[in-house]
Amino acid sequence: MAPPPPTPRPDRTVPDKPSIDGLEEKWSAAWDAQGTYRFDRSKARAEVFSIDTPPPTVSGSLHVGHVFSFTHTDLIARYHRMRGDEVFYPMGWDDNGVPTERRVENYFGVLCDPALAYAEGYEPPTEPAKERRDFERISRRNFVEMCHRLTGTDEQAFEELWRHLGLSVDWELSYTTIGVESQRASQRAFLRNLARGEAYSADAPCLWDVGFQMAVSQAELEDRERPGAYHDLVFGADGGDLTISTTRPELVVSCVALVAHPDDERYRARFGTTVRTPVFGVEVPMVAHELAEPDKGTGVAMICTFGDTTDVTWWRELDLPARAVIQRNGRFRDDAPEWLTSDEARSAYGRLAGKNAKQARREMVELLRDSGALIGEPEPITHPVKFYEQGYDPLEIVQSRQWYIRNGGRDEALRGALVDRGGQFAWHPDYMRVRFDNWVGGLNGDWLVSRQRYFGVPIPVWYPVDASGEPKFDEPIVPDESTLPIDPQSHVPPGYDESQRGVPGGFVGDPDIFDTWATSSLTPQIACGWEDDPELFARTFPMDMRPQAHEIIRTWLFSTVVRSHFEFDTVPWAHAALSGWILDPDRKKMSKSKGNVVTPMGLLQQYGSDGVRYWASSGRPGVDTVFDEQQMKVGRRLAIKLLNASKFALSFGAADTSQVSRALDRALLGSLADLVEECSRSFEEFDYARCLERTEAFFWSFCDDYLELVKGRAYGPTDEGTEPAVIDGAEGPDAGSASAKATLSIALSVLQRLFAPFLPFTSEEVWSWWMEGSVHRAAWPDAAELRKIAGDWDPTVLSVAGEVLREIRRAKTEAKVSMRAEVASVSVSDTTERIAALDQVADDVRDAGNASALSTEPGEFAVTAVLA
RNA sequence: GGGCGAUUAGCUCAGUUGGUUAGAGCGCUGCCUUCACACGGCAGAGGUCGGCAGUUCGAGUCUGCCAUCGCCCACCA
Repeated sequence: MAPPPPTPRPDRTVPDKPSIDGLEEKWSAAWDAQGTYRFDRSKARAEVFSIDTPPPTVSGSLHVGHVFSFTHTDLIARYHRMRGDEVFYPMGWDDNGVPTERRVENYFGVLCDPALAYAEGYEPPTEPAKERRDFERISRRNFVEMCHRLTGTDEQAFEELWRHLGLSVDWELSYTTIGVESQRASQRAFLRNLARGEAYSADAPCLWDVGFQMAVSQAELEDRERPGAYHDLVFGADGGDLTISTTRPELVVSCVALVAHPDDERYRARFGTTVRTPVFGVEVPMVAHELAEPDKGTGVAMICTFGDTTDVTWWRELDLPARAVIQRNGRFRDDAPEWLTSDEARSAYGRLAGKNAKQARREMVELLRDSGALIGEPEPITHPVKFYEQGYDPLEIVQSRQWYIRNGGRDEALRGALVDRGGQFAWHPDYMRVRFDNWVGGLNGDWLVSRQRYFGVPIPVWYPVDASGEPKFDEPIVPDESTLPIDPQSHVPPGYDESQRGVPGGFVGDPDIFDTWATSSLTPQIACGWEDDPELFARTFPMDMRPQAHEIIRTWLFSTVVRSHFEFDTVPWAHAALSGWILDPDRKKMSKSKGNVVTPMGLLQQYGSDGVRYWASSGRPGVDTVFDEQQMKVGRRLAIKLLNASKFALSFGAADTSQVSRALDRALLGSLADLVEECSRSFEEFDYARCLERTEAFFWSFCDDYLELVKGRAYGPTDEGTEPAVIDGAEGPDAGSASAKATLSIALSVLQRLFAPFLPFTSEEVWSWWMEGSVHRAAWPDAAELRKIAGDWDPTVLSVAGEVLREIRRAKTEAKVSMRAEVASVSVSDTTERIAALDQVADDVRDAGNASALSTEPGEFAVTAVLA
């Protein structure tokens, strides 16, 4: 249902000296008090526009990039609200997860030690230790308390910033990813995945961050260039020695085979034979696999358990034994492994025991050199190494039991179905869809969702403990959905009591938590009240819009699609809108780590929220945008202009819209109708920037030309001769003035509404001077209505008047006189059509140019102005 | 290695199905202060549209190749 048409106030109150200062406080308080952005949950699904807002990570402060992209969402929200949609616009805070833990550790100077007991009334050190190793150790529960304390204050600051920026969020709809509702949704969704076989646990090699002591998923990887070196090693064999090249010589002890391409003639005869590893003398087979590349090094590679993800593939597909020595702490195991049988081998291993990969490499190179197995010297190179995107150490691959959710990484059919999902909603801009296809198509493993961390949603399962004290991981005990959320560390599974925890015949709780994406992949479910509030859910899901950054297509966007696919057999939204990045003037992505981030609140105060929003609004969907304070200054100026132009236009008084009669006025309203149409179309395509650009251009020409042309007439009949003769006997002496006043009112009301999404504070201010209610609940302008008033209009009237006026001004500029200087006569030559158009506005042009006479003749366009 | 996007005035960017002498803002230069706005107004200078071919009566716009930049993805021993 469309909002009612704008209703003028009976009394106008226009300030003498309008200002944009203080509008943020004034109007955000008013909106809050009036519930301007409150969601009306009685509306039917078809009337609702629901937004799956990205919950910002609460681990510090919001930066200007957040301001940028969140403004974009707000523009869309405000447009739809004015179109009559009931906008469901919640705000979430992503406060669980590793970044929060990291911030809490550094902020308070504490580290979590799950072995410690809870300390009642704990207070963190007043002065946090400088070095991480000196941080205070606290219990898991105390640590979680500290997380809540810090995220609580952060979230308050975030909300304050968003309100100041003017996001039209319904603050009663806010949620946190660590909150009870999120935990319940996260655990419920997981249990359903488990029941349907979409989630499973497995003891398998996984990517492991040694620093964080936790597993990570494929989606959280990034490559970083690191120095390394090729080492050429000789493997002994009866059929002749073989040379391989490796960057990880320390893993020779974990070597389980050598591999070459099945078609490689050089090694064909060797397949099925064995070779001996250098230093350790372990017999390993020579095997064939297509992934081995003949033209790389010698064409033979060493398969270790596990040096990289290719090793995992080979190990799995070739059914090789696992001989891992690197432990979860990143160090080589202390005792010599059982596959080393000779004394020499075991004593050689003694030099590696307990060392980290780097130290072990140094030792191993010496061992190899001494044994003569190292050919030449290591050749330094730079190569990409896999890191956890938030981590500090190269990832290792260790074998451990983890939980997974299927995502098509091991299942062709599922992968195909998920790729198809990417085609079932609209992407803005559309080319971003390719990234989704690339990512899903390239998956090579299921989604690892368990994390060995503390501040997050607990994995809601227990395991029975057998008589010998071993947990039976294949028979997890699950809670009833009605009891969620639960923490298996403190809750007891059905049929057990606390005394049975950890004892033979009893149970143990899963100690891990979910990856943060496992919960944030459910933001539609969380925000819309899945199962907890079925009525709300029915009115808001599937959602209309998912705004987000393009760099998290592979994580947030994809995982949300996966969860919705499994649970609802649908896509979670109709539209995905991808925002670009903010680049600093050097064209690098702005980020905290680069130290080039400007604090948003300072900018909002300096340029006004509307000024900053103006800059953000100029960034088109998906396009990276340069951080440019100049643009904020321009935005601020535009806001001030809107105040002053509104004040001026309103100073002439009101007139009925039926009074529009003059050709110039009809031309203005006609072109305004074109503008409205283009703006509406642009917004429907999520191209808010085009609407702003066109509206702004129209507005400046409205101020520079139309206002100047019409103000004399609007003041009313003054001296003799300015008012034309009665036309058709219908017009009185005030007809021209009434037409101007009516047009000014209509145009102003339309322009204020077109600016409302972009400059919400200024628009609301000028609207309040003369209209009832909030502009943000007013109806979006209607092009058809404008066309009706404009009737049969001629755009030439407006353009020719502007052009002649410009020529008169130029004459004054060249003569270095004031724009108010009198002009004795103006003569215009132009085509007969344009002369005819000009004749219809001759009085206005003469008036605006302060000219006594205006004559026209056919010919080439030329204007001659003779100054008085 | 595969892919996506960008390349238009000193800077930031428009340019919608190919159509008259390529646009805006900022910056720069000059001029104008009572009468909406000096947190202003008016005007001016400034571009071989990354390069080379091609299609066309006509190309900033379409096609191909190349270059530079940014990003995404990749099993990079």
